[in-house]
Amino acid sequence: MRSKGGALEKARRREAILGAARTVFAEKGYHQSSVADILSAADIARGTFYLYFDSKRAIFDELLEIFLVALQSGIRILVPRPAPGEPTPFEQLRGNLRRTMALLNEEREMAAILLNHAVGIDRELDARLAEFYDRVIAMIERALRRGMDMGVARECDPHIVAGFVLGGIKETAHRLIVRELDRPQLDEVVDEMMKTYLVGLLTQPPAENEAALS
Amino acid sequence: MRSKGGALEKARRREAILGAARTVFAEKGYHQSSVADILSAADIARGTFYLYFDSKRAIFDELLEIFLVALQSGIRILVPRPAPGEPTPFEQLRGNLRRTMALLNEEREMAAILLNHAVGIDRELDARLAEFYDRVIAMIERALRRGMDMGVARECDPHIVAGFVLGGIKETAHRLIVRELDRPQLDEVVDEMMKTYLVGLLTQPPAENEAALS
Amino acid sequence: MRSKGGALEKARRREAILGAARTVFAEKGYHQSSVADILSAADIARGTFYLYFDSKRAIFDELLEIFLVALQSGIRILVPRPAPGEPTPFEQLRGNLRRTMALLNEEREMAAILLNHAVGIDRELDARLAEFYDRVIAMIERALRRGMDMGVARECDPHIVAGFVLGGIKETAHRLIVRELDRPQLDEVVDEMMKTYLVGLLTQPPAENEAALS
Amino acid sequence: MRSKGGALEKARRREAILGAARTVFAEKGYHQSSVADILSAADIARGTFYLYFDSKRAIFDELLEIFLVALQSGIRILVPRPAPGEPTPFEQLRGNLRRTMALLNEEREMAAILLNHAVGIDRELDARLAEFYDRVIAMIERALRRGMDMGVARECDPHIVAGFVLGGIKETAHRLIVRELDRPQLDEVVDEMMKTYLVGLLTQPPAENEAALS
DNA sequence: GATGAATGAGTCTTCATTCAT
DNA sequence: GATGAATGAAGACTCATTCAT
Repeated sequence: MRSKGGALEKARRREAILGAARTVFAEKGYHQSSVADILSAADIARGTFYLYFDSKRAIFDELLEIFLVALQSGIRILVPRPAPGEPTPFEQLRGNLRRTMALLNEEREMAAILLNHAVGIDRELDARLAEFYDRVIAMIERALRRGMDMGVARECDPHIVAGFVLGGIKETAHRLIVRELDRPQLDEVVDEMMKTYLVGLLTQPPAENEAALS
Repeated sequence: MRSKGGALEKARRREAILGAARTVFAEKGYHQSSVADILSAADIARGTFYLYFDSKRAIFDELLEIFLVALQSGIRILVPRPAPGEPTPFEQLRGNLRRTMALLNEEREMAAILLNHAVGIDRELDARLAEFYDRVIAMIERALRRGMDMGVARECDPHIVAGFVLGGIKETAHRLIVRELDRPQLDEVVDEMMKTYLVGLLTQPPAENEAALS
Repeated sequence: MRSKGGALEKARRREAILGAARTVFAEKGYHQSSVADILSAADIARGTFYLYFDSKRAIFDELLEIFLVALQSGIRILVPRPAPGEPTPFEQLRGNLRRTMALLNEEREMAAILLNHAVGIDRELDARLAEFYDRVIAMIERALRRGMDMGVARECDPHIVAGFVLGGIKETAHRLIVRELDRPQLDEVVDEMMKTYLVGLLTQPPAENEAALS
Repeated sequence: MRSKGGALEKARRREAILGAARTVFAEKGYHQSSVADILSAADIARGTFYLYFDSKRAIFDELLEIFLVALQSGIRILVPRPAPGEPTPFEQLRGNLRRTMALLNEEREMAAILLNHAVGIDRELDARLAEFYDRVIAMIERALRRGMDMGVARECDPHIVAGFVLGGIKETAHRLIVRELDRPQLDEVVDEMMKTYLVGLLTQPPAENEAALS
């Protein structure tokens, strides 16, 4: 009983330190944040910190890892031909975007850490982020290929295009959520994103404009 | 003569140190790079560095500033109704994208610094970057508004959409140039980008697909 | 108990570092002393020093400040008409001089720091010393004015004369205590000082000599 | 001719650099002054400085040395029984004090350097100053001994008393000339000094007061 | 488990002096 | 002789991590 209570207690404490670190890192970034900052935010002693985490770097990694997993779990592979009553591919896509933006919005601190403070810390972390984004890219790319196979999407370089989409999401989240430039309804932003990437920005008929493109 | 030669020599030395710093920063990032790294890359003594630059931070700022100015100068405001024989707005847009991607590609080190290592260093630098990107956003937004006024662009939230475009550029440059994931012809990437943002990803007629969007 | 012991321990450690710094500064002066010198004298690590003091300058200031306060506290304002059984003004004066010389003598290191090494370090410190000496001057001056009012002291410029007295004390302490030129009984030096400043150096009757002065 | 002109020119330049250094050192002290400060004050190039002086320390030493010699030359050994028409010992003493104070007053910068900035720089310089002051002490002491031999001065420890006199001079010069606390006629200060040290501060008859001293 | 005092490697920056032109 | 660019030794300070209590 005591050990179980202790374990619970221990988990709670860990959680508290993680939360404190998240706030500190989100506020000042990784290098500007000292272990002392986390200590006072968590109201614990120096030694206690190292009882729960191996290093400043380790707690940062863990914070990021948890968030990347959460983000990942909100992004579902599109089912191209859903059973009747199930969401269409477009609806599934919209769901992915909405869940992603919603999570970033709910966890504004983690959004700041992911999109700003975790960038360029060192090669290892860059690699971890690259891996995550590559996975996202691969999912978008796969959906695009499916769309092309089904004749719904036009011929394109799906890998390149996936980068446009990912970039649009990251930049938008950074501007709207991290920098809080304005706070429109995120659902509307998602709709705008879908329209932009799916039908583009030109009016109908695009054909004549398209001619102008070449 | 001597003084002029000296001045030239001095400018050259400065340039050399800037170049060494650029390589070092691009390779290891700001925090991982020590002044000693720059010293040995430039093959100069400690004191010499401080003869030309005030601090490690100052040389980083200068490197970035020069590059931002160069990038900026490659992005021209679109002329909506050019004289005959002049580039059309679409061609102007393509020019902006090509110049930007080309500069990033030629200055791969600076691209890495701008897109990766300069992110999240501290509030001041974040603010400088935000200022730059906000200016780019404003230019894209303005072009979109013009397009809407002229009936060429569909109704949209031009500020939000500008973020999609900027994000697409940044992510693509990061992936293709900084990470060197693959090195397609950049002009083709630019074309793909124009097509994606202008006419979207769906096949014609989009109308029925668009219906699917709502 | 542990925390109290810790606090005591901490105070002791602080004291030890102060003592080491005092020895180092007294030996080599402020600029010749490095933090490393203090470190090895106190046998502590670099970081430990900064755990207790903000900077090399701060510990020097503190050392000096403590000593100035101690000196100050040994200098009492003269009571012109003491109750019977209380020390006469002359005895009070002698007491001030004795306490001052005794403290300087007991704290030979601090005497060296005050009278030699703290001089001319920078404007701020010069100002602090000036403030202290001005206070002493003011006390001497006040006693002189009282003496003049009471008809015991001859007419003079008390501010100027106070400078003679202070100078005599400083120079004597510097020579006897800091430079250790010889170590007479300090009490005898004090008596000599009182005689010199009170009745002068000429034999009786001074009148004829005094004539020679004009 | 040219070489002589060159030599003159060279001497003039040396002089100019010495003057610039004097101003700089007087203003900021030895450690706060950089060679660069002297350079810009003298309007010469870095290398030129080392053409005329061996080091920052050397120029400081030279400045001080010149001044100590000048001070020394103004202090004459007292002639106890001057020929008729020649100044009496008291007049000679007054002359010494006046010349000393006058020189310090005319060379306020050097006074600041001697009395403030040259103190505690390092052992070597301290030794040089000590030597100078010891010589002054010896002269005062000798005069006192003569006075005692002649029955003019009361019995005292002349070495100790000489320190009182030297200290009075130094402190007074520091306060009046370096700190410029007030600028009385220096001749009056000298008279006050003579009166104080010769006949003391008590009114006549001192006998009864003297009693109070014991 | 918790604490916080102690550690010392790591870095930036200054500045007197040298030396090639 | 004059110049000023280059040098590099020296020194202060920070902060993540350890460990005795």
